[in-house]
Amino acid sequence: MPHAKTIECMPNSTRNKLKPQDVNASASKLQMADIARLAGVSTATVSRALNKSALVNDATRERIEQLARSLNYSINVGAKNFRLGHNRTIAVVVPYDVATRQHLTDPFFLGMLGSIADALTDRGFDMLLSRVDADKLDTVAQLHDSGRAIGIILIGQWRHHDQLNQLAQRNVPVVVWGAQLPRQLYCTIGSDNVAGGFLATEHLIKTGRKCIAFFGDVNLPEAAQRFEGYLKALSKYKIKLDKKLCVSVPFLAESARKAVHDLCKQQIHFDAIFACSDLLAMTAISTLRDEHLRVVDDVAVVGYDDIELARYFHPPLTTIRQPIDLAGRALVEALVEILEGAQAAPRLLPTQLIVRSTSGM
Amino acid sequence: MPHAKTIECMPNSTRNKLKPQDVNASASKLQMADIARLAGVSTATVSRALNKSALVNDATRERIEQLARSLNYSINVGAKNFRLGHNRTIAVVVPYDVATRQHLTDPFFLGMLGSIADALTDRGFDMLLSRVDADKLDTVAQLHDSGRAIGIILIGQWRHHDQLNQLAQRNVPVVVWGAQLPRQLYCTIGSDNVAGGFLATEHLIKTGRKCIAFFGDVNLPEAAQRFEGYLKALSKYKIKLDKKLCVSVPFLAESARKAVHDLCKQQIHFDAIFACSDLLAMTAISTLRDEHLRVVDDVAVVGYDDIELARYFHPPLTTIRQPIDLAGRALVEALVEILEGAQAAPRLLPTQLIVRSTSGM
DNA sequence: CGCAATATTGCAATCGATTGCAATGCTTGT
DNA sequence: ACAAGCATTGCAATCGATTGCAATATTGCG
Repeated sequence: MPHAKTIECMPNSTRNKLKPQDVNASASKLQMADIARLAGVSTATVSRALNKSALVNDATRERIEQLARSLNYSINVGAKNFRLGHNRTIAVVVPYDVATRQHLTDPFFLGMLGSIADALTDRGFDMLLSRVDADKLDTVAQLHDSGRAIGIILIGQWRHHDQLNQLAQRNVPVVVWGAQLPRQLYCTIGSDNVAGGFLATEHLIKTGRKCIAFFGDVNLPEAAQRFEGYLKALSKYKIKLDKKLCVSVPFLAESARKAVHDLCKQQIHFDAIFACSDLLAMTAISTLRDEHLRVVDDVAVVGYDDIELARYFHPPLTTIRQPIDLAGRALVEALVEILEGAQAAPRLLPTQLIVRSTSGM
Repeated sequence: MPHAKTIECMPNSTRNKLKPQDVNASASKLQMADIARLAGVSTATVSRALNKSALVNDATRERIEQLARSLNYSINVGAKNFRLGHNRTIAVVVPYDVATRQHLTDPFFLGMLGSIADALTDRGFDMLLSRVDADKLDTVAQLHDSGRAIGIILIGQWRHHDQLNQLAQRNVPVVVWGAQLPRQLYCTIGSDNVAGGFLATEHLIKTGRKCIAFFGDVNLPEAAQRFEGYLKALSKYKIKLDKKLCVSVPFLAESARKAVHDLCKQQIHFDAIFACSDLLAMTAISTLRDEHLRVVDDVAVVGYDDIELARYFHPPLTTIRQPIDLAGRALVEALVEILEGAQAAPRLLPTQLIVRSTSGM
């Protein structure tokens, strides 16, 4: 009676093969059973052959491999993962602000993406890139709950500390690129923002600047910590904070332009700018020129990130380097630890002052 | 008698719940059967409820949804897709050169990634980002054959015209960002490189330049076509081509530096550069300064891409804009057409000369 | 109150691969 | 020539959800 069943199955599977998707109307997908039939063996043998099990005869394996290759057959990963309960997909999430519908443009973030992509590829993970509404971070959890991804890398914590804590409490394997914050339950990897802010500011002070403007969005933890470093440096060198010099600008090129114009219009004196990203710094420099202020002579500028273009800018940009290549690997390593059940400790990557020309010699 | 079976099922499902993955040793994943048991209904009902079928009682649906929400249960997408034969995953492939193990750094490519990510998100596709060895493009086909992705977007055709044709012949749904070539079986979306090259060169000629250097890797179709535009402009204005001015440089910042140095060292006279990317243009400008050549006065420069930083560069960069936001949408639209069985026509997106300062006023 | 029509729910097959166990064939020793 | 042992192969259950069909509950109407 297995025969009867087999006979039933054949037209049945044929029927099914025609309907699955009208999307791909032409040739419905090859499956293991097809290979098995053509090779005159069972699917079990095909499965073992293609998975290089020692249980199949070398000649058989060779024949099956040949056949599969010639028909461009690959094991259906969906079915395989389903059966095995496996999954090597990591979701990389870039929150976006639904209000501004802001696109992904900052070279640093984009570079981070590249770095993570490389690190994941090296470890044999698949990378699912997701943009999610920054206000609906719980959809991030769904990526995990639904088994779409086994772990999540979030680029930028923005203002969502609490939601991230909730994620961690729900045991969603997640690693965040961002700042270390008090009472944080999730794992962050980030550069040492306080040190970076301090380095930048101290450097400006040491080269004789007194009125140092700060450009950055202090609503974001990373920028806030850079600001903290800025304050630390001021206080160490006994320079009084001038709040009018601290401008909260989002990480958008245009906003730096506006910030510089505003300072000038209000005739606030400043002889240096510490900007929270190279993009902001470069934009600021460009705007300073429009305002007929000489970079270095009138105003020194230090950026943050050290994107590739920083060194080719004119004048070459003094900046704080974030080790972007390390970043991808560190994020992935931490996530793997978490996936293995360990508790990954937050990690601060070293920042480094790269002195070029925008801060004097 | 369903009772007896139910009782059997419980320890069974419990047993299963413990083994699937030691990776996530804590709480093995919730599944539909768990929800069903807790709600006192069958999995069929849970499935229908969570999929908003009209076949379930509103009260029941509400109860089940509540339960699922409170337990953070999401339908297992893998199993669902498997059963349904569905899949909304598009693979975005960025080939990399295994020799240089080159990272993803060019802002334009990165920007393209962002643009595609947005376009795919808008259409409800998942985006699988893959880096593959440029010499093993057939692994790209596997992404499709194995059902991992239903379609593929390839960024950059590099030197792989033939392999791409093979892909298309195998009926792999693929769209390529790149140049249109003769006898091409696959669909490309790209900017009008010939027109772009022509615009850039003509502009330089019209502003009085005679010795225009070309920087770009003519082994790549896109750059080759820009070069073609360059030649067209020269010939239109009866300027003789000087081969010494045509430098084949890969799309790497460092290579532009070297190219400029070389020209100077060989004392080849040039009064303009048309570079095949903004990154190259900016690097070239920076190097010109090192060589004590004045940008604009001695050498005018036109770039290609119009990345965001181009306008904030100093001097603001004259360049050819590639409509990057359009690009993502166009690629996705074309791929969708192909997936629906249509034959997507290659598409040339318009390029535009953006005159700023590096080419004189 | 009884029966038909309708609204809900459950049963069980199914998607494509993997794998424990049983079955078969072949080799070898005696 | 036969049994034991090993090498291959096949059978059939299984992963977690979906869905056609059957079964049951509810409602409406005469």
